Amino acid sequence: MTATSDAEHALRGASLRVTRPRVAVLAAVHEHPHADTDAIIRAVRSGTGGVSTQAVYDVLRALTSAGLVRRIEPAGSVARYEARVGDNHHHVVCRSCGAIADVDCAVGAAPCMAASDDHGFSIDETEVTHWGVCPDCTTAHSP
Amino acid sequence: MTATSDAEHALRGASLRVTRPRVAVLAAVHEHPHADTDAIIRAVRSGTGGVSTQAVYDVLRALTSAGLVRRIEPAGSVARYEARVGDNHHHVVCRSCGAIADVDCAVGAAPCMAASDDHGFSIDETEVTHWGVCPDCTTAHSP
DNA sequence: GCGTAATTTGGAACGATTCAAGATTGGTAA
DNA sequence: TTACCAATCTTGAATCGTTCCAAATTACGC
Repeated sequence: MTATSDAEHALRGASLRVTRPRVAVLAAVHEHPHADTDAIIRAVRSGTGGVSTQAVYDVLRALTSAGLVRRIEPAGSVARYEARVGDNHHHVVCRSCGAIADVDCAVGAAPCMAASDDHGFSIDETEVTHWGVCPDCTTAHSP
Repeated sequence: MTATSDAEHALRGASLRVTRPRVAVLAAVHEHPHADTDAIIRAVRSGTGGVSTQAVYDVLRALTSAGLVRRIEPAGSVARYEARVGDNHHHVVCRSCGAIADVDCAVGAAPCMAASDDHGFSIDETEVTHWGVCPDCTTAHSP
């Protein structure tokens, strides 16, 4: 599979050992954008068989700190992971069903980065989350 | 105290029953901006005596849905509450110590609200979180 | 091929939050 | 004012996602 060799290559590039769980988790994140940990665990298990829960948590943390995946955590939701890293995009979250969609930044490369008063903080990242209701839930609520 | 009567007035204005736990919690949120639930519980107990943990959780939820307080929840942190509602401001969060500071929006009234592609979502709120390191942690790390 | 060190495993622990049932209180109408 | 009803508080326990621990396994570099 291409996904597997891509994952393998990405792991090597990040100086991470190439193990079966890591390849499987990385491939699962690529295949299921915005999946939570439980969904990733299930996806990995259905694909390659026995992988422990802790292995997935640990791999996800390793991949996150290596910058291969990005951890997103909308308020009131569990942690989710996505494979789109490096580009500047944000998210829309459905208040009703929790669905997440990617939103490219409207302003350009570094949106809203300019805080009017940064209180002396050295800001290195700015996160934008749009809250609303997704099309499915909108039609479901007003038939 | 003025804080207490203010809280009482705010509760009545929101058609919420005025109870001792509610007044105490609302006053505590006003006195401690960005406090987490545990800090609020401790503040309330030191002030008015016995209030159950669940009462505080329930009151905070009631106040949040009534719009009297705003719940903020930076990724990797516990829920925090603030009393500044209605104005359009965002937050800077310290990656090191978790400190939170308010940031008025640089763009104006509705910043970054324009998503380039909203995927059909009806967006009603946009949340901006800046991540960085606060002055205290910066000096602590490079003396 | 071998050794070392990282990695995975399985179990258990943890903290924040929520659930359930009963007692109590606040608001309101008589 | 008094009594009523429903909302709210208390007590106690349970749930969920996540992390920690020690032991066994595995992969990588030489």
